[in-house]
Formats: sequence, C-alpha cells, structure tokens
Amino acid sequence: MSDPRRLEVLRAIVEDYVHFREPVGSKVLVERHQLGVSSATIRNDMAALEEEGLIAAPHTSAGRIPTDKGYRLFVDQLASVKPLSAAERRAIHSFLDSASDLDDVLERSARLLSQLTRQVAVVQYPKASQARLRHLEVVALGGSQVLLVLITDTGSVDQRVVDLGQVLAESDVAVLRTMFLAACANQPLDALRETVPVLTATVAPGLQQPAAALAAALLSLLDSSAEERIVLAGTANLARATMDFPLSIGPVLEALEEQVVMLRLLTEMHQDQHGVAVSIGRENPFDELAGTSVVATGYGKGSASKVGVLGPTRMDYPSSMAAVRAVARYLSRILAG
Amino acid sequence: MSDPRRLEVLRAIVEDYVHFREPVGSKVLVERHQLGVSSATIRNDMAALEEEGLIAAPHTSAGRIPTDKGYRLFVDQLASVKPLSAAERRAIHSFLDSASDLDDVLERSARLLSQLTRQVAVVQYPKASQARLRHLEVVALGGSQVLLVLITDTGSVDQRVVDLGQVLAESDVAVLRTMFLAACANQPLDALRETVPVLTATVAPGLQQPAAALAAALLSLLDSSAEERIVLAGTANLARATMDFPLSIGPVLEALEEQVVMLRLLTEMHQDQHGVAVSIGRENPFDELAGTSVVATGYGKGSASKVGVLGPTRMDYPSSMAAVRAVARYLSRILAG
DNA sequence: AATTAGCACTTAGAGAGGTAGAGTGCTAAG
DNA sequence: CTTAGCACTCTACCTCTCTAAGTGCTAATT
Repeated sequence: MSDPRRLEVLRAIVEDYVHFREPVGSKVLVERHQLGVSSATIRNDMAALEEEGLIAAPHTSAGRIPTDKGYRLFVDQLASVKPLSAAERRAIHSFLDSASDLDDVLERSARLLSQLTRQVAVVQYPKASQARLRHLEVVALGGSQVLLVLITDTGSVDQRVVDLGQVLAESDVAVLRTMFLAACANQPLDALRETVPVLTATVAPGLQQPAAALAAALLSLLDSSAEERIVLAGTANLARATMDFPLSIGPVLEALEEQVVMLRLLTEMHQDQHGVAVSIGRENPFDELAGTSVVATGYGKGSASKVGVLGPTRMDYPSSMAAVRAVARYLSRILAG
Repeated sequence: MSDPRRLEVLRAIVEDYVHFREPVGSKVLVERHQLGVSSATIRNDMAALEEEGLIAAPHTSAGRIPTDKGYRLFVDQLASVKPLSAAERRAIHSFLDSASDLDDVLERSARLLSQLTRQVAVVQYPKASQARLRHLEVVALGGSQVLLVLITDTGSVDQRVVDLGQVLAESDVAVLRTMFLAACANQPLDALRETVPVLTATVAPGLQQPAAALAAALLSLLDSSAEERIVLAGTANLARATMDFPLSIGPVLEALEEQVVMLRLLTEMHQDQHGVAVSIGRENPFDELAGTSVVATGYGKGSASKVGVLGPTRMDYPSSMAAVRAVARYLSRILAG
C-alpha cells in the first residue's frame, strides 16, 4: 500500500465523507478533486483500498465510506494538523484569560473546546497525586470541630471538616498544625500516604486521639482528591452528530456520565507523532464508544492530565487535533504561570 | 367540568398514555379500567374533554393523548403522591449516608434521583447569599500571596489566592485575619457586601493596601460563590425518552448545559399543595423545554435551594413527585445535621 | 336525560409493485 | 496502466391499495 495516488484517493474519500456526510462514489471524486485520471481508474483504486479494509461500501450501489482502519491511516499518514484561524486563536485567549480559579479555567476550557470543534469536550482535572503540598492549614471551628485545608501547587484546594472527638485549646490546635505542616509541606501527595500514619506516634499523649483523627481525615482527603474527575461540555453536539447516523446517543451519554470510562480511556491513550492521541471507533476499549473517536492530548506538568474531544468517527480529525493541541498548550501555560 | 366520571376518564387516559406511550382509544379504556359503562359513553366523555382542551387526537383515527392542560388538571386534582417502595427508601439511605462533603452529597443526590425516576435530575447548589459566614481564614503562602478561605454554615468552602502586593510579616497577617474575622463572623453573606468595603478605613496606614486587596478579593469571592450552579445527572435518560417521540434532544441538552436556563426555571416555579412545583410543557418559560416537564421542590434552609427532575411531558408525575420530595427531605436532613 | 348499539366515515401505516438514479465491476481497447 | 462502455445491482422514492383503529352521529333503550 504505497501507491501515492491510492493514498490520495483515500484522503479524498475521508475528506469528502467528513464534509458531505454521505458515501462518496468514484464519479464525484474525480469531479471534486484534481486526480488527473478517470473514474474507472479511481474505481480500480477503490477496489484495492476496499481489499485492504480501508474503505467499505454500505451496499452495492452506494459509494464508499472509510473504515476505522481507513481513518487510522488517514490520521497517521495523511493528516497535516490544520493551523487555527486567527479568530480561533483570539477566542482561546479571550476565553481563558478572564478565568479566575482552577475550576473556572477547566470549565471554560471545556466550553471553548466544544465550541471550537462542535463536539463533546472532555477535560480531566489535574492529577493530584503528582502535585506537591503547598500549604496545610488547621482551623478551629468551635466545639471539637476543625477544618483541614490542603493546598497543592497545581492550585487545587481541598478541605474537610473534622471532628477531633474532644475540645482542644487553640494552643493545642497550633501544635497539631505545626506538626502536620512540618511533616507534610512540600511533599508530593503520594509520599504523604506513608509519612502521615507514622506522625501520630511522636505526639504528646494528650493529643494522641485528635492527632489520629486528623491524620485519618487527611488520608481520606488524599484519597478523595486523587479520585479523578472530568469536566464535560457540549454534550448537545452529540445530538447533532447523531442526527444523520445510527450512532445511538444514549449509551454514549451514559459512558460520559460514567466518568470512570472516560478516565480510563484518556489515561490509556498514548500520543503519536503529532503530540496528540487518537482513538478511533472500535479501537476504543468500550463497546459503547464503537461509533465514536476521541482526540486527546496531555497538559500541565508532565502532560499528566488530559484534555480532548469526543465525536463520531466521521469527524474532522485535523481540525480537532489542532484545537485540542492549542487548548492544551494554553491550559499548560495558564496553570504554570 | 365536575362530572366525576369524566375526571376518572381523564385520569385513565393520562395513566394509560404514560404507561403505554401511545394514544389511547375508547375501547381499550373500558377494557383496562372498571368504568362500568360502554365505549360509546366514554366517547361522549372524551369529546367533552377534548372540547375543554384537556385531551387531543393526533389524527382522526388515533386515540387521544393528554394536552399540557390535561396533565395540569391531573397533577392538581387527580394525582395522589405515590408512596415510595421500601427498596427505594433503602436506596436513598444507603446512597446518601455514605457521602462525605457537600459536593459529594449533591452529586449523589442527583444520581440517585435520576435512577429513581429514570429522568434527568437537577440539583441546585445551596444558595450562598442566605448563608452565614461560619469562619474566615487568611493563610500566608509565602511571598506576597495569601490564601483567603470562607466557610459558610451550609458547609460550602470557597477560597482564593490573593496577591497583597507586598510581603507581610506573619504578625501583620494575623492582624488582618483578626480584623476581618471580627467584622465578618456570623454575618449573612449578603451583609458582608456592605460591611467589608468600610473595613479598610479603620486599618493602620501601613496595612491599607493589603487590606484593600483582601477586601476586594473577599467581595469578588462573594460574587462568584453567589454565582449559582447546578448538578446534573442522568442526561442519558433523555435519549431513551426521546426515542419514541419527536422531542428533539439537542435543544434540551443545550438548555441543561446553559445552567442559567435551569436556574431561572427552578427559582420561578412555586410549590403547590403537594409541596412540589410542577411546570408542564408550554407552561415553561423556555421554548426549548416545550416538550418537557419539570418537577421540583425546595430543600435546605428555608427550602431556598431546589432539587428536581426534568423529563418528557408524558412522565409519571406521581412517582416523580414522590421521589423528588423524598430526596429533598433527606437532603435537608443531611445538610442540617 | 343518560346510555348504548350500530354504522358510516376518516386516516395512518403497512405492504406491494414499479421506476429512476447512482454506483459498481468487468471486459476489451488504447 | 488507463479508460470507455456496458450490464448489473441496489436503494430510495413514488404510488396504489388495503386494513385496522378509532371516531362521531343517529336512533333505540333504560
């Protein structure tokens, strides 16, 4: 499969099918593209492409549509990432620069990406496990309750109200605060799982119980913040995309709500030479997503967190890849600054 | 319109239509319900009901389906709130008792409600403006940055990193903290909008600028936490519901994502004698939702925040009302405890 | 006055051809 | 290797018919 014209034919089929949303035949192909040969020749090429499983015909007298394998080859070898328009770049800047906190940034990114690509956007929360603890605070709330606050260097803040089981003097709270802070500051969150349990051993006898309660709360807080989440936007675009094709929208919506599915998918994908990961149709490990493709890439520290879009396999891959990459870059920049 | 049998016929039509999802005729009606009269009599009643605009026929030779007005009368006069099954009660308890923080509680509630009703569940975040400030904390982060944390008595915690513009000694941070805390503690958040701006006047000259920065951040934090949000669950149920009826799913999904729409709708609805608010079809102030109904009720302090479900007008109102009410009650209890 | 049986009437929907157009594969010639 | 030509195969669409469902009306009955 190295004949350059055949590759050109495949590209033309993919592009036309994405554009017009209907099977494309040999005749329109030569009309719409400067292929320099007749439709009969194209037919021979198409037969060969079908032989290789790159395209298929819904029925005898219809044109051809790309298979998953065809899209794959297109993405790997034929797609040049389409540069964003000036208007799109402007949109990214104006959209994200006005964001305030982390939640806001992620939500805006998702919305933006869904508007740019007219697809469903998915943004994973920055991974907490790789983050370091920037600050830890213990605040007395009155009674036996204190508030435990964790701030990581990714900018996320988690907190939980803890009942220490006994009323403590402000000075004792300060002791606990200092102790925990000294032990935890600047540690990666993962490391805390080991250091924290040991902490209570070194504490004064009278503070044993409260310290243990606090440690337990801290650990459970680590767990729940490591519990990863995603932000969605543009699910309505699914409805549009599903209009003309028998990709029933229900299971896809379920998969999206079942965040675990998307999280696993995002982490399992790995980026290709374009710096973008693409999972096409049945390549997806989930049957519900057999009719959809996901274009994703990493952002943030070590590109550990993912951002991407999900749409029908018949999607505009070059544009999607460009938009995803651009948003990821901008996201990284904002989070780093 | 007081003939009791006619009301009975309307009830039967609503129930059968909800159940079987197809127009119901006079014949099946007498077969399925013990009405004690012949189909001809029912036909007369149906003609009368149609005359009053309570039911309509899609075409001449189809049965009747309830109109929005018909559902309205059903809900107001004919529906007795269906008690939940034991299994459902158990589900509510086990689902919500294991929740940890506020976010978790709301998310679980939404999921639970969507599963109970097989519809889209909507949970509004507790209104912050009515809440009181339980605690305020200022934490030095190093450099000129501090973290401002607000904790309200509804259990929500908001925070923001503030750049004070100059490096402060810990003692100065303490001064600011004490000052703001004294001024704000136990105040309703709404009141803070007035007290906070005045605060900076009383402060020592050297702390003027940082105090102003802190005050500004606090006000903007109040604004963004007053910015109301909703939690959604079960949007996939829309797809199921839309299968058989020409309620195009796209606009509805858009309206749901456009949280403003749902927020306005929820706040504008008011509860009827069942303690539940129902907005049916074209009663909704938004055209996109003309084919859907919303069943909602308040929860939490003063029932100021709303929880509800959205589904096709052809929905099981009694069950939905029961589920919504039950979840709202349980939610209130958890948040109060 | 309300109910009922009977009947004529309307209509959507399902099926049965019949046709046109699109697209293919193949063959034979350039 | 390419191309023109052609026979072949489908689907999509139209029309026609027929059936089943359901109605409204009238006249008889309680």
